[in-house]
Amino acid sequence: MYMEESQSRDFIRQVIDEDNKTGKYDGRVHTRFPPEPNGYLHIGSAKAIWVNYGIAHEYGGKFNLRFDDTNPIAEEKEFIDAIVEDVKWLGADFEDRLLYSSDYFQQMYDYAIDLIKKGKAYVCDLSAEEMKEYRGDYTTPGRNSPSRERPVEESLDLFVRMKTGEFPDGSKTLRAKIDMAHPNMNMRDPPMYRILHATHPHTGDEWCIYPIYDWAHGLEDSIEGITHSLCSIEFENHRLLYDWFLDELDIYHPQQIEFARMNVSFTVMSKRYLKELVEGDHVNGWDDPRMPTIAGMRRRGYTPTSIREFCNRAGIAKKPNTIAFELLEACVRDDLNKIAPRFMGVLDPLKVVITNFPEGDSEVLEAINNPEDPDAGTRTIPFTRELFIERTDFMEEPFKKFYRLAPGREVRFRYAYFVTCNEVIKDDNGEVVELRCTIDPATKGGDSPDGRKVKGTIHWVSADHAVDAEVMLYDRLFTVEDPMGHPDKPFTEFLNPDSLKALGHCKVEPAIADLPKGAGFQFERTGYFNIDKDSAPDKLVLNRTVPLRDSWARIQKGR
RNA sequence: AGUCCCGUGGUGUAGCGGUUAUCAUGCUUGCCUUUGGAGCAAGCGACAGCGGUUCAAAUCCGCUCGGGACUACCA
Repeated sequence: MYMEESQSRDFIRQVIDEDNKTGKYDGRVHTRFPPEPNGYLHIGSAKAIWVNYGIAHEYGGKFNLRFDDTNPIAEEKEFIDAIVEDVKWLGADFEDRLLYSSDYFQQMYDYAIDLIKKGKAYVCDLSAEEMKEYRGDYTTPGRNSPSRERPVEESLDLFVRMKTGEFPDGSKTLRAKIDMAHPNMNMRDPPMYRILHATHPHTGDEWCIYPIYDWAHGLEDSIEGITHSLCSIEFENHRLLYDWFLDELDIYHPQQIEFARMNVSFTVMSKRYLKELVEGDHVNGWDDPRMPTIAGMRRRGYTPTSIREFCNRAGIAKKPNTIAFELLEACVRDDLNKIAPRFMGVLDPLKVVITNFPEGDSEVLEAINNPEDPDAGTRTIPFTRELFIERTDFMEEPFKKFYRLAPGREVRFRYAYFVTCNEVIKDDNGEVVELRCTIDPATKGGDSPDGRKVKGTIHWVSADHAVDAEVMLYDRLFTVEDPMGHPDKPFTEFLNPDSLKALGHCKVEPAIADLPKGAGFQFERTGYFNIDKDSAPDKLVLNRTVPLRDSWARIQKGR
């Protein structure tokens, strides 16, 4: 099955096209995403998921989710559950193929026995430290282990006893017998099994020897019938070993293809550093909305569509890359613009009294829910004598390009009336505390029958009806594009002190209170928001996903 | 230092011997507008360098320079 040939093809798709042409895998395409359950997935993982799933889906193939759970020391059930949730949420459909490497432990063990019998693997008595020393380095060849010429029968016996738990952790390993002088360090008799008396999150205490990645990974791919094993570039040097094991075993041989992992500017992308942020209390957990984790982005209000689109636009190549954070923002805005219902919300309220509107009266106005989507319909919003507008929408002494409210000036209150500011009331400190305004009753709905134009339109809420909300404003987590690019300083030094700003007394349309947790919407003229998971009916908490594209900020800057 | 990989606008990407060098993002300007949103239009901005092959090179070859990965019983 071929996709539109006109579409540009990344190098991986080109390889698959070629394989399909030659019939290498009988036209099958089967990929996998193999996370280790030792942390939460991040946007970089999302890229890997989307490349693997996207390709399988495109070619009418299959996609497996497989936990690469070969190291019980680092892995936890919490992470397994979180990863499954994230992958599903992203929309990468693995059907019934939620798999575990640990389910193949017996088969891998049998393969290891095979290899020992073939004289291609041996049990080694060297300690970790000794092994390192024997390995040599980039320029000097390694030395053979004293165990290297151990008879096959002896290795076989020792390996079985390793499995039955006879030996303490670290006392022995099973190693492939390749070449201690190989220029590729991975080929210098790499260990295949280590002894680890640890409880495994999936297999419990069944095993006390665990396979090492290089040995396990190709086997997992082979067992599952994977065709194209897509991984990141740091495994390039491991491909030789991947191929070696499969060839020596003479079993089904998938093809490993490497592509560059994705970085995003103004954040960090490795599980290790994300863990440091969580454990060092620099953020409030793995799902902190400032985190580049999928859980964090979901909580912040990013949609699966926007993340997928981001991955698509980022592309696939082998060059180290850093994608602009702005692209991520552009992608969410694109999606949310189409689907997010509009509301009005005032972040920094300034009271407005409409002096020609009767006290105690209220009126119902109609507003469009989403100008991009006619099917979204309309809603009603209450208008009363006392309103709140955004403090930044009023200026006592406006400069030339300020189109909003000012003394004596008329603007439109969205979906309501043309409103003129007649009087500015200040407190003892000279701070503006209230505006006295009048409406033109003929402009109800926002249009003037006489064709009179008004420069600005501002949002507002009825003071009597508005609901209080706490609004979380997020900014980039770091102040520099590449927090890791400064080897002399820890990346935490570049944490942005203003990455979270909580606004306490925002006034929002009452309808917001009825929205379910996680629901995303737009506050007109302000940005996209959603209902936080910690929100409650009597204490609304909103997250700002991303501000609207702000050409106003540029005008202000150019003043 | 050795092995392997990679260099196209600020960023990311297309290109597969002949193109005004693609698209997106970004930035600039204009139009439009009941969101200073969205939309529309125009513009800015790149083949790392040097040699070679060829009628013709971003594309093929060589060298130089630059970037990345690798010395875990992690993945």
